[in-house]
Amino acid sequence: MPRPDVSEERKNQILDAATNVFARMGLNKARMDDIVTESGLSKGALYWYFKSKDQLITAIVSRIFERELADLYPLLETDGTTRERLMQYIDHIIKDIVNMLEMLPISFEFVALAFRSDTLRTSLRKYYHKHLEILIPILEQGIERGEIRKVDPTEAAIAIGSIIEGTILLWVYDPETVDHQLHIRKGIELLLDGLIVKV
Amino acid sequence: MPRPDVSEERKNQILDAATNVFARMGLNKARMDDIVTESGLSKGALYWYFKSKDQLITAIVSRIFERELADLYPLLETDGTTRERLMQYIDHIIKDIVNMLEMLPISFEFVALAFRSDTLRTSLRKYYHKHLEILIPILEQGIERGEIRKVDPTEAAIAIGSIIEGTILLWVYDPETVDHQLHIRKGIELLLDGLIVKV
DNA sequence: TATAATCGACCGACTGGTCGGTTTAGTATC
DNA sequence: GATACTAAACCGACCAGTCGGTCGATTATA
Repeated sequence: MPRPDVSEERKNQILDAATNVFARMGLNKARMDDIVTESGLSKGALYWYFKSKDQLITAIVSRIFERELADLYPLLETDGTTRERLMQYIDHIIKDIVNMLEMLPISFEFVALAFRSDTLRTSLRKYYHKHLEILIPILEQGIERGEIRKVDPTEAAIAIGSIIEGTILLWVYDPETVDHQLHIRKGIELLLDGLIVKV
Repeated sequence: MPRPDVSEERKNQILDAATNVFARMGLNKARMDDIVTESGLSKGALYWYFKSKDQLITAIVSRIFERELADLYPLLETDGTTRERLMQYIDHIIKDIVNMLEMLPISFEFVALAFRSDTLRTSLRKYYHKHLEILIPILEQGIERGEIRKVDPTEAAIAIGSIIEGTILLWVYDPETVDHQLHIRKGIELLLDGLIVKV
């Protein structure tokens, strides 16, 4: 009987440790030795599974996106009014954000890295497109049903996405004034209802 | 007779060089010697004016914000309808963004750094508040005039800000699908008009 | 069935290059 | 003679990655 394959378990053990260390110290200040310590393994084991710090970072990003995307699909099959469906989407996203708050510092490092790494940029784009693939059909259905004005669904989806991402950014700027949960929701509601008075 | 004071000029010369190098290589990969070369000065001169790499980074951020904030005030005194005033604001912001596109990679590094630096976080917050100080009065006036629905002006201002910042983020994710100029404008228009059909 | 050979997984001391920052010695300008 | 530098050598902490080696389990051999 062959030895049980622990490689997946080990990889995750290392990625968990690396994620914690990176989140705590930042991508650059984090030392491979810190990750070694945190993982409870040895430097040899770390380099057995990941051949460089860069590769470790890439693997972390991939794992995050895989996880996020996995439980995004149910959102395609929600029901209710368009407003309700959009709000279910928002609730889901907010839950994700809250779960990943401690990763926020490194996620901006990832964005910065994306400028210089094709691999990373591709991951980001894929992630972003999956969101569009959820939002656009909801909006299209809303337009068909006459619940939503005849706007360009892609433009509207980008507007929704930008409110989510932008609110988080503003929250980083000033967590005292901005509450990510509240202001994402409020922002979307304002977008739905509009600011201008209708006569 | 004292020698003419060139220290402001020199500082700017160094900051210009540093900004270019940082934007090109990223904050961490950029070497002090690269900045020395780019500036056309010597290492001695660099360290004469800035005593560390960190201080150089801080100085760059401060200079960016000072410049941005300086020509923001005219926006307090625009006129026209609320929609027009908001669109003048947007035009101004878009102009700033286009001017600073090459800085975008490092600005995300700055945001990431802000999580670990009080100085930086304070700068960001100050910058963000200056924008609120422009937007909120415009919105309040709009509400008074009856052009804008009776919404919370702060919440609306955050929504506007989030569309701007968020669209830029999405543009980083996928520059092929997202056009920062177009989609910021479209996003704001959608926010003004609303998505939901009014009866 | 004892034993030798093999192998995948793992260990951790060590290395070699890198890079912020310093120092030194000298120069031009006021 | 003080200020504002230049040029270049230098220091030394730091750290990603390496490498020789170990160990327990499996497999081949006698």
